[in-house]
Amino acid sequence: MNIQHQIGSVMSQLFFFVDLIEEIITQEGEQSVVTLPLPCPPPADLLPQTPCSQLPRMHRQSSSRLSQPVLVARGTAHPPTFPQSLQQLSDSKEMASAPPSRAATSPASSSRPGHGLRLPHHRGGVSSKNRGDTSMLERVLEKPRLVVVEEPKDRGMRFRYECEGRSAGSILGVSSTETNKTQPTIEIQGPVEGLKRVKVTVSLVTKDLPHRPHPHCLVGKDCPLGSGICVVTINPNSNRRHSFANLGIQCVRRKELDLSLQKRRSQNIDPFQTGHTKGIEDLDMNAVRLCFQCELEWEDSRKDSLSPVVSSTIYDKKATTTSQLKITCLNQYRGSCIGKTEIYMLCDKVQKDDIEIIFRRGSWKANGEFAQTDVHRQIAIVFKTPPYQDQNIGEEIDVSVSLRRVSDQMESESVTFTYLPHNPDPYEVRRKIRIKSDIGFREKPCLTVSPHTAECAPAAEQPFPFLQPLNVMSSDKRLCVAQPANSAALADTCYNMPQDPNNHTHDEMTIINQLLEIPLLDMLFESTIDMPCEFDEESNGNSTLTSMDTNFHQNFGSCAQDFTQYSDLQFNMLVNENQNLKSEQQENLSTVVHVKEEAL
DNA sequence: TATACTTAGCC
DNA sequence: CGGCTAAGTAT
Repeated sequence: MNIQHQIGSVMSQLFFFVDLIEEIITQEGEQSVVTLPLPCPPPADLLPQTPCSQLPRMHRQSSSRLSQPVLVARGTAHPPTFPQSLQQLSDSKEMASAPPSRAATSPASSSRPGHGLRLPHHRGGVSSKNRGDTSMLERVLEKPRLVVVEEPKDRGMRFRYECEGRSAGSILGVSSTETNKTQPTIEIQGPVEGLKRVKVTVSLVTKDLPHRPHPHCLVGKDCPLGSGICVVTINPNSNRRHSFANLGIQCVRRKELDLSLQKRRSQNIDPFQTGHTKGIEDLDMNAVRLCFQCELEWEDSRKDSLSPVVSSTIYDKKATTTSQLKITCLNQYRGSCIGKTEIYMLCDKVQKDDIEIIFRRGSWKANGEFAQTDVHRQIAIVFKTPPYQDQNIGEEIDVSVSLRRVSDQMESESVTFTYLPHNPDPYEVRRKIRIKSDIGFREKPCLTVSPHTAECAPAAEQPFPFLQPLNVMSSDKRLCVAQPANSAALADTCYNMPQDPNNHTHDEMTIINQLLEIPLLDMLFESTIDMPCEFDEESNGNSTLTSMDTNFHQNFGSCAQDFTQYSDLQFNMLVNENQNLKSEQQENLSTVVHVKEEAL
């Protein structure tokens, strides 16, 4: 941080307060001339290079009550005889000593001549309120102003390297749409009679104050080759506006950064007189602003220039640090109001140390839970849902989920996530188990199920419920599988998988439900147990599998037809669900897996 | 030295 | 444009 920078920032704050005081005094109808000493003689605006001339004028202007960013012309401090000559403007001594000829009607315009802030005498006749309005009006009207009427789109395009050739694209206007393209546009406002032409020089400056020249280049129609700046001349009497079509941003490589800045200096482009600043390490290469410098040329060949005006910030679309955030999809959009549902989110590139996932509804807000290590290669985040504020919701609640970059609070568009009421038996497994135990499944082994399949309907409404671990009906799991007397036992094992049951999709659950109903599975498990376990994991499975294959047909031949009703997926899933079972069961099951793979 | 991320540039 | 990536840089 160089000292000039600091002085500049202090001074701008001082100016702000001076403005504030001025306004207060004006409004209270202060009756005497007030002279506030300034810590540093304010420069004649056109006398360059004194520390004070580096004051960011933007700050002063921000105290104006105008909604548009209006830059007051340098030389505002002069009596508003118009147009003024350059010489007149630059004659600071004259300015300082000249009595404010129109002070009574133009207090603000003469409020900062010389070394003190002079507020004019005010005597009755004009109410303080009116006077304030007049002052503002005159402050605004006395000179032409350059105003950005269409700001550039902040993330419209990516900066292109010179080596990428071609046009480097063209900056669009912020209100540009697919069908109605706009460009950044400026307008010369205020009195223009007697103005011959206006030369506007556009260059790139840094995003932050003080706006230093930026090494990146402007390229396009009105940018002389290799200049990196854009120059247009307009006649405000015929057209006050100018749109910059075909204005692209060409980025320079880091190594050529110094060279580029040097070039800019040789072009005399340093709109805010920031001088030769060496420390460029902190330069943000992903963000620039357009800076418009305006030179007025009057009919009588006198020249005059306005304070530079900067646009809003343009960010490089490609840069991860500034790019638009986007959620591509989640693997599931529903989960328990208890929270802790594991979600996989795919998104555009993020920085793992600068990103959060926000759940919102009304005034409620909570963050998705994840560690930096849960951000996968910048484009996916595995996180857990936060618990909803109300754990006892009676119905589904939609909340919005969005990505937010911590550093600049930029947010993605949101997606909707639905919190589901806490339901300990969402698939009515327990109920089924109860019913089936009552009926006595084995008595009607071929009774299928259509009515029960229909019972899956509630599940359809809750495709991603949270399953609380069911009470293990039999503490001996082996018993459950070894003696799957009915599908209820199987159901039990399914629902006690160590993996997060939320990962079941609706389809999977439907299938499980269906499988629960078919007698085939009972047979399968019974047969499996009888089967000699010839499969050896160490050995090449092929030969054993062949025998298993045979075995399979022997054991299941009669059922083969029924079996084919169930797809690989369905079967596979069923088997996989049971793979977590231990010891010989597991071996048996893995055998079955291979049998299935070979046989089906 | 491995991994994560950025830069510069290619297609 | 925008996806992709080798090379470079940072951690």
